[in-house]
Amino acid sequence: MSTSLHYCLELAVQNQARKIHMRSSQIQHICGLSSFYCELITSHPRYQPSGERGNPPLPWPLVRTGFQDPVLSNRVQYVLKHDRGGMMIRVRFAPSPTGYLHVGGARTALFNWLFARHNHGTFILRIEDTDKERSTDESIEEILESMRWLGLDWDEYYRQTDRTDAHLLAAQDLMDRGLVYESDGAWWFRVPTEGNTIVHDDLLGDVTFPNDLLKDFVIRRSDGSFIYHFVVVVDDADMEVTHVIRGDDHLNNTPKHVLLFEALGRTVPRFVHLPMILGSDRTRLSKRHGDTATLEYRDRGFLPEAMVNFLARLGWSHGDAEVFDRASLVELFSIDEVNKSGAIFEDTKLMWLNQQHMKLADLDRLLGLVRPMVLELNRVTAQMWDAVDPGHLRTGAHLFRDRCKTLRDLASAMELLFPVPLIPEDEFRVNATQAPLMMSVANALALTKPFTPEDIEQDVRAALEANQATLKDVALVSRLAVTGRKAGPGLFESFACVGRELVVERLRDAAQSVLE
RNA sequence: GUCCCCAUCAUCUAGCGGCCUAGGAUACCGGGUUUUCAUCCCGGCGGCAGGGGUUCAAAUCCCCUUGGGGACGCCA
Repeated sequence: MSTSLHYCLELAVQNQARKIHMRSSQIQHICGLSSFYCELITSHPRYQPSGERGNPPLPWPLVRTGFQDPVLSNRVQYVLKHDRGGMMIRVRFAPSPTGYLHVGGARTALFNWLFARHNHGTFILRIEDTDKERSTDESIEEILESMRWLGLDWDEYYRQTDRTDAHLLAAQDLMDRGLVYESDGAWWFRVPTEGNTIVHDDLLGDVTFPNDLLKDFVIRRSDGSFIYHFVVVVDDADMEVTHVIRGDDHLNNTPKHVLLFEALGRTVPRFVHLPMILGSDRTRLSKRHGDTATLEYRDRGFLPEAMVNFLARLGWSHGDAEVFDRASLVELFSIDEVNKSGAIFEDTKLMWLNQQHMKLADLDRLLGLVRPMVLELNRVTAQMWDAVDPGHLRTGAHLFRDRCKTLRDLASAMELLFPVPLIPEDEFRVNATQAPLMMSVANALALTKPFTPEDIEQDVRAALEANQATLKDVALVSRLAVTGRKAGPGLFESFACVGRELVVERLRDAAQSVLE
């Protein structure tokens, strides 16, 4: 297998990063290389147990030396030829700005980004805006915003329309060399009528396309503008893209691209065609499936790291692990662990992941994200928010986040910490025996000091005992009166977090309505 | 229609010939913990699309069938 050496070296480097030193016999076992080359790898200074993270990725120069050796097997030669030893990895994400960035596109962007970051390579963002009819600046902004939200930072940025000169030059070159002809005003690329074009795909393996099935195709319209297939190749070549990672809806276009790379005399990049993300009806994701815009998920209260985690797990996996932060994703990501079959986008697991990441998140950051959402509910004002002790807010966020799937849930839960009328989730009535009990509890709490869960519990129980009552008699109504909810964090913790003033007031109000 | 890709629980997946009576996660259903809810813990439900080979041995390799997806533009 051509990927064996590749796999072996990647594994070796991963293990090196984890400070696990693979012995040459293990490497030999994995990739079947002769012990001579395995020794060569392991004796290289870069491949040492003491190696730090962030070292240049592979001991390629050494392996290249072995290329001279006639005993090296064909498959190793193949790998060496295509991996272009030591070359900096460059990948690109190339969306067309004809609408929002949907989650499928976001996943493609993420895989490119992870691949680049994992390999200390370069991540290029290239806007394919050659379709003047459908491209809009708003779309570009939305795409950039989506990527910023997900934290997919790019190292280089291009707009395809800025590269017309380069396209012209390349096209003219093909024309001059007779590889392109003009007909009806358009420029056609001549496809060989015989032979096969093979696409070397790092995920799918080699895919063969008979050339006679490919027809000559237009690279330049009669109005002088260029066709996607042409510009994508010229751009990838000029930008020295080493790996084209994209959706497998492009697989059938790839032989055209390979032919163009060859015609232009440029190096053909490696390809990785990712399986598509499907909607619940198993068809390719589209607007019709609703909620496919990446930013929708931000607005619905998902954490970007949860989204990234979820998207990464759609097609990629690492053993049984489920929850990944950004850093471990970068560290662990590998094309070898990408799945070949398409995945359905279903957000139940995203909900759970979001909850996991909310539990992991810094409380102050959480509050910063939740604040605008609370204000959006139009009951709590910015002044009210700022007037509440940050410690209370933190406690609230801490108490409620275990019970929330999204930041929206958290926002609505946190409303009860503010002096606004509660909207009880269930109608409740305080009865004649409960009212005086609640009043005495309220009176006791008015004097509780400090207002901590422990002291609150003590005083509440004492007040109830004095009236020959138990907590059970008033727990539910009190909870409803103070929090508006039937369920929630521990009663005393809830009280402490709501604060003395509001608790006493809400208890008295509830009791009062009956006593009158 | 032609070409291409894919195929393990409802969903995301592990599995690269023996460790598989197929493992994990979500969802769902029980139980425990909790004054409640959630978290957490324990348990349950549930799958190798079908048929042929190859092999001592197949979820795993090969072929066929079926199913799903995608591509067949002077769109990207």
